[in-house]
Amino acid sequence: MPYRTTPATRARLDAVRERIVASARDQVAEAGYASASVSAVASRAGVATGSVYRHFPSKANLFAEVFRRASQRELDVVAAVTSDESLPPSERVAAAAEAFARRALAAPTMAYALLAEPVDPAVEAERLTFRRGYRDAFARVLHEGIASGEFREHDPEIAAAAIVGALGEALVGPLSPAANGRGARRHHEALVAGLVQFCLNAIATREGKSHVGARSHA
Amino acid sequence: MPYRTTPATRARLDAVRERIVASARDQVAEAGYASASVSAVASRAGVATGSVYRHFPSKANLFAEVFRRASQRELDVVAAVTSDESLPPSERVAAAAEAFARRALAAPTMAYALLAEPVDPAVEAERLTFRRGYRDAFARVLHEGIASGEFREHDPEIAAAAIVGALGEALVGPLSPAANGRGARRHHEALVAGLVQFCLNAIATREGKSHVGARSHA
DNA sequence: GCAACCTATGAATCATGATTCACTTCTTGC
DNA sequence: GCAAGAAGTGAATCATGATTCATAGGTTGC
Repeated sequence: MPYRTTPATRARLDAVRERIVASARDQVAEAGYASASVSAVASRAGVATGSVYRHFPSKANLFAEVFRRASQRELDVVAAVTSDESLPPSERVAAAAEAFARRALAAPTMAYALLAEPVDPAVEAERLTFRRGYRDAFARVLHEGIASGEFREHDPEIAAAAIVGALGEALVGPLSPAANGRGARRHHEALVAGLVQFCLNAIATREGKSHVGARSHA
Repeated sequence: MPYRTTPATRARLDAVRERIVASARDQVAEAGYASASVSAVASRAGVATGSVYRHFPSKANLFAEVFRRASQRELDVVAAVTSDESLPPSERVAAAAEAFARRALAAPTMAYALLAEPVDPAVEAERLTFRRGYRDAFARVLHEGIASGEFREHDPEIAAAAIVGALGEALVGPLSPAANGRGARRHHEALVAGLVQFCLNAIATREGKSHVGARSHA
C-alpha cells in the first residue's frame, strides 16, 4: 500500500478546510452573501475553485456551516444572558435584547446576511433554526418571569417570536447595505435603548424597573 | 399612414396587460414567488412567453408591479384603521395589528411572499417601501397617542418598526410553506389575540383598556 | 385587396455561477 | 527512486430561467 494518509496530511487537510470556512465567513462579513461566489471564496483561501469541492459537497453545504457557526456564536451570547440565574427575568430580557442589538450594529454586513439577506434555501433553513433558538431562549425566560409574577400573563412563544421580530426589523433598516455610513453612534445608542424599552414594556408588569443599562456583551 | 393603433386595439392591449398582472398575482398567491417563472405566468395568462415582454421590460418590473398592488391593498387597510379618528389611538393600533395578522393568515402563501419569501432585488425594494409605509402608519398613531397621554413616552419610529417586525416574525412561522395545514382556526385566534396584546402592552400606559376585539377587517 | 406596419409567437440564445473532470502534482511506503 | 494512489487545478460543462428575435399573423386606412 504505497500511500496512506498520514496524520500530518490529515492536519493539513483540516487546516485547508478551516481556511475555506474562514474565507467564506470573511467574504460574507465584508461584502455580503451576494458577493460570496465559490470562486471568490476559493481565491481568498488561496486554493482553486475545484478544491472547495474536496471539502464540501456543495456551496449550500459550505455556507450552511458558515452560517451555523456564526449564528451559534450569537445565539450563545443571547442564551447565556437569558439563562443567567443571577439576574431577575426582566434584566435578562433587557440585557439579551441589548446584546443582540449591539452586536448586530457592530458587524452590520454580517448581521444583515445572518438576519435578512436573500440566501440559498439550505442556508435559509439554517437561519430558521437559529430564529427558533432565539425564540426559545426568550420564551424560557418569559416563562420564568410569568411564573414569578414579574411579567404579565401571556403566551411566551408568541411574545418571544414578537420580540425576535421586533429586534430584527428595527435593526434591518440600520443594517441594510443601503444605510451605509449613516449610523452615528448617537443613533445606535438611542435605537438600542428604545428597543430594550419596547421589549420590557411589552412583557413586564407595571412596577417593573425600567432597566436601560449599558452592560456590554459585545 | 396605413396603420394607427385604434382605441379598440389599445383596450385589448390593456386587457392583456391586466391579465398578465393578474396571472402573476394568482401564481404567487397559489404557489409562491419561487413558482412564478415568466413562462408559467405567460401560459396562465394564455399568451406566449415573449408576449410578456411586450408589456413589461423585465420580470423584475412585472413583479414589482404585482407586489406594489398587492402590498398597497394591505397597507390601505392598515392605514385606514390607524388613521380612523373616531377611535382612540390604542384601539386603532389594536385594530390595525389585528387586521394585518388576520388578513395575512387568510392568504398565507401570498402573505409569505409579500413579507418574507426570497425575491428579486427590484421586488425586494418594493417590499422595503411598503415596510416603511406600515412603519409610518403606526408611527403616526403612536405619535398621537403619546401626545394624548394614552401611550408612554418613546420614539415612535423605533416602536413602529418593532411592531411591524413583531407582527411579521410571529406570523412568518404560521405562514411559511413548511407550516402547511397545521394552522387550526383555534391557533390563529390565539395568535392574533396574543399579538394584539403584545403590541398594546408595549406602548400603552397602564390604565389602557386591553382591547382584544373581533372587529373584522378582512 | 393591399401596402404599411403593428403584435404575437416560442424556440434559440444568453448570462450567471455552481459543479465536474481529465490531467498534473504531491505523498507515502518500500 | 519508484509505483500507487491521493490531492489540487481551473477550464469546460451544466443547469436554470430570463430575454431576444426571426417569422407568422393581425389591423388599419384607403
